[in-house]
Amino acid sequence: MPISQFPSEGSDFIREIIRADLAAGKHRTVITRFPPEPNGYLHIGHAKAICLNFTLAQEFGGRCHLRYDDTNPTKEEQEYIEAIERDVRWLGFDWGQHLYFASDYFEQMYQWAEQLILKGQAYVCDCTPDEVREKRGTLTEPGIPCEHRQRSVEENLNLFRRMRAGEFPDGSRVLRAKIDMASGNINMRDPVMYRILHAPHPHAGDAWCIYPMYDYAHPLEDAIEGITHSICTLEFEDHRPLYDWFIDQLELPEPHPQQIEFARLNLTYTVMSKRRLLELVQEGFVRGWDDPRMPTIAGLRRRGVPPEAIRLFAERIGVAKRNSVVDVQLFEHCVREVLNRTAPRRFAVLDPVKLVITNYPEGQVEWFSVPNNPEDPAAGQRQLPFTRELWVEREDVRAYPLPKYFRLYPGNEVRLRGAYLVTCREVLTDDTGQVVEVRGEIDPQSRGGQAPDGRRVKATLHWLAVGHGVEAEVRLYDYLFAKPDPDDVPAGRTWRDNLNPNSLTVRPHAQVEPALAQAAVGERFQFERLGYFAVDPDSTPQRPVFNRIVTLKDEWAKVAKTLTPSARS
RNA sequence: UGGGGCGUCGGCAAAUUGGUAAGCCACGGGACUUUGGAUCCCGCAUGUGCAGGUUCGAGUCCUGCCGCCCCAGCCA
Repeated sequence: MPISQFPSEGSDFIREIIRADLAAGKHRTVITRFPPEPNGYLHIGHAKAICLNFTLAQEFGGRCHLRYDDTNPTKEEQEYIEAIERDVRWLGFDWGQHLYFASDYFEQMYQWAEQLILKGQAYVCDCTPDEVREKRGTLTEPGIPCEHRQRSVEENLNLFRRMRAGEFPDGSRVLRAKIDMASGNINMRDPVMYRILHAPHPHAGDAWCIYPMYDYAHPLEDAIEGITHSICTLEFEDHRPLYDWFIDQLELPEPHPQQIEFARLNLTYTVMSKRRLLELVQEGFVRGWDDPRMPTIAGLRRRGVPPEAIRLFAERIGVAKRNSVVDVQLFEHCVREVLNRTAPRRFAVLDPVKLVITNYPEGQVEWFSVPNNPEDPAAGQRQLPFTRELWVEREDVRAYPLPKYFRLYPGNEVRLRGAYLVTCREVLTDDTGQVVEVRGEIDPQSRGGQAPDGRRVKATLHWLAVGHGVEAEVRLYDYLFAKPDPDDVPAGRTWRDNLNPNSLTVRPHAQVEPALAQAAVGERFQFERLGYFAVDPDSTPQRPVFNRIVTLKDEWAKVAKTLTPSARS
């Protein structure tokens, strides 16, 4: 098979290995797998692995299996099984008929274990967990064999069968591979293959009371399914000799699956470990697994992130063996890139302040045509009403100007997008200095937003006619953590001390275009000048609720940051 | 002081396997602009952890250091 039929770009060490294997005739096809344990929700780190495995299969004309690595019933639940399928499908991948459960292979694995016992390569050990640990040695000292190591084949077989029969309590015995107690690789010091667990299994029910360990089960699962390239994360590098050992000793058919390790994803301003995410959920730091601030697939989906953006991100970060931390801004960039060309534009005023056009007749309504997406003329236009009283953004008004501030302040002229040029005449404030109303005059000659004399204004504002909008709740999200590295804490403090107290800000009285009340859950829009937003499941036609997916890039925010804090207030 | 990995721009990450350091994000500057958005230009590693060596030529090869990550679950 000519390898030239396969894409040569997207070069990374895994694709290089695959191309070489194909060229050498080791494999005729490429079969990968995504093997989650159903003990938690998938997060964006898993998404990297999912994208890698599925796109590799696509690129090389093979296939990718979805397989639950469900070998530990004490931690796994049906809820997670369902969530995982939903998430992988939502990401845009299809495993076809190839949905598997490791637990469906338990009988075969058991038979192979007996075979290993028969060959004298596995034995039943009666040591307590503590004894096993003590005899395993340390990183620098070899382990020592226990007395069970030289049991006869007959006794091992008998004991192992009785383990399966349920004759022994949890923790009383294990089946171990007989390899090398003195190996420098601790994984090879007679690793446990089976433990006794009298626990019902979410998929296998109560068929078993002994369960295989990952190290024994995984290579067999891969071999059974004909996996060619078994891709996992770096921490399994030490386990590869074991992975190969089981397959070799069992003399499973060639070609054997090959384990390849890559670096897991880390992102700034967030945590990725299942343990920590579970903690955030269980202790109420977030509202659930699908809280829009969570890096879970469910959270990103609820937030409004399009699956294309996640796939694009996975492609942009690449694949390598070096531990790294990806700047979350790269992720945001991918989200914007997708949304900029796909999201319809709308006007929404998050923190409304009334602008009165003093030279515009009361009761008059004019309709202006505004483009739905300047990036996509085919998206068409929509009509927006204009009246004497308008809502504008509080951030767009100041009683006194600031350097480089181009918006509304007395004497300054700006454009009301798609409508008129307006000059600010007066900014009314209360005794706390809070702006309560703005007054201005339009240039009647600037209908549509352009002055006949060609003069320019430096700012264009979004607006909504008072009485023609719908009130909405808008939820603004910021990073979950206040520091790029949540573990960056003084001695005695923990990552939890770095949680960002301002990760959620609610705007309960935002004004939006009326049609937005009809938008479906999950629909995405760009609120002009503000960012991209999606309809939250909490939304009702009476009270629409929007999540901010990501802000637009904001030059003014950068400028404002350079001004003194007092000047910004 | 065991074993396994990894060190290329602020962050990711390439380099036809020895042929003279891509690209993306971020950042800075400019153009354009009815979103301070988008788009477009320009800049951004005399240098690849350090020190030697081989070579006409080294990020790629050799030697020696240094640093970081992972492993002592009957978790995956």
